[in-house]
Amino acid sequence: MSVPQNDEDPRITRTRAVVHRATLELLSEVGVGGLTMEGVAARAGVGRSTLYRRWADLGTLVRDAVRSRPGPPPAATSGDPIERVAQVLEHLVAAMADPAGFRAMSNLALAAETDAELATLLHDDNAKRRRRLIDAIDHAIDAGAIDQDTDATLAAYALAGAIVFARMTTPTPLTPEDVPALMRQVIGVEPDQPSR
Amino acid sequence: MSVPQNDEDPRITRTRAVVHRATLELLSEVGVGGLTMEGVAARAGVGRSTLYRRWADLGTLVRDAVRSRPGPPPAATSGDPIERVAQVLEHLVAAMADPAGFRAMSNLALAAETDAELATLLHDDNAKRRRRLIDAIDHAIDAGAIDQDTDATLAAYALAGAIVFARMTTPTPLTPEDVPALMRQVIGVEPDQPSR
DNA sequence: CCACTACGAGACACTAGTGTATCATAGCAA
DNA sequence: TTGCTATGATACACTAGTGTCTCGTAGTGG
Repeated sequence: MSVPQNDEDPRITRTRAVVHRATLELLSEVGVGGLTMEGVAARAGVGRSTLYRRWADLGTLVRDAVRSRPGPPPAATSGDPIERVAQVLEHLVAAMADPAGFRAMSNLALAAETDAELATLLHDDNAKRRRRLIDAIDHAIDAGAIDQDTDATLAAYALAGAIVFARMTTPTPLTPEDVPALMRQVIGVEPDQPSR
Repeated sequence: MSVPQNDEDPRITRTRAVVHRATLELLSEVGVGGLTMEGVAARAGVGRSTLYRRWADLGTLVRDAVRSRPGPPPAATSGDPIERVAQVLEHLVAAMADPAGFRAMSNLALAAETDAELATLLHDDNAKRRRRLIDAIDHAIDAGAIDQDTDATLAAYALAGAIVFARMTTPTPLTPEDVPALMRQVIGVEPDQPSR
């Protein structure tokens, strides 16, 4: 779809890359309201004129940077289905443990509140990431590993939500060690063994 | 603790009230990074000098405004325990349906990332609100209405988290109608009847 | 090697907000 | 009524960022 063209001037490619990177970094650090063209230019080590040349305003820049983020890795299709669920959740725990990860998520969710185009982008992206978890749960249902009556979507909201919610509202976010108990509470099973 | 003194000059009382209100409103609208002394003064209909006279900077002002928020209403202690859980969750669904509610929560969580004192305030406040849900779940456990092995804290994270997570990451937040299915998934039971 | 072009630097006028200071006034309490 | 005081308005010098512009230069591809 938006495959970078190989015949493109490498200066343009490089500029886009460093600017996208700087934008996402600053978004995590100073938030949507704190983001400035000047700040992005400085962080990217790029002239202000270059920024204005390619991006009309901050909204455009942020949307473009978000679009540039790599998608989630494809879900594994083999292995113990329960273990697969655990792995996705442990990945989320790790992402929330990183301040940049948590701040990026929160700031983007907030920015989406007032930018419909960004909202669409994020909802699509979030759906892709969420699908890994839902697929893993569906797989566990099909394999008979968890209750056939499980609502995979609601279970995914509850599992992922618990991790995000604890990070947002408490000083003690969930750890990888909490994942088995969480799974037991929400989907009635827990992995037999730690994942490593 | 911080009971307003009755012998206080009513002008001071009024100023504090309108400024706190304006601060919380703007926090929801423009976010932490977008908050300015000037903006708060204008919204509150108060002179800029008055603001600087009583609050040294934005951080102090925000913390003071957060402290002024009313705490959660005390939890009901009677009625069907399952129904009580449902009511708390429906209340959260309603709070998240209000853009100001969702934005306030997210913005404050983000502000807490870089303001340790505010973080303490919020964690205490969040703990109070969360306790209503945990207490309701504990009560249901004691009453034998749900599984004795239920982890009330994790279940509360999962239930509340699902609602917040859906609001944050999808265009289709959970509705009051989703609450029974959510409860069924996480704690294995659902209320017999809608709560009204 | 050379024309092309993306770039950085910097000037420019402008807006918004900061933090301090001064002063007249309106509201309060005795 | 009268003294006290919290307030609003307004001025000030300052900083940060905006959006547009021009120009010299360095990197690119033929």
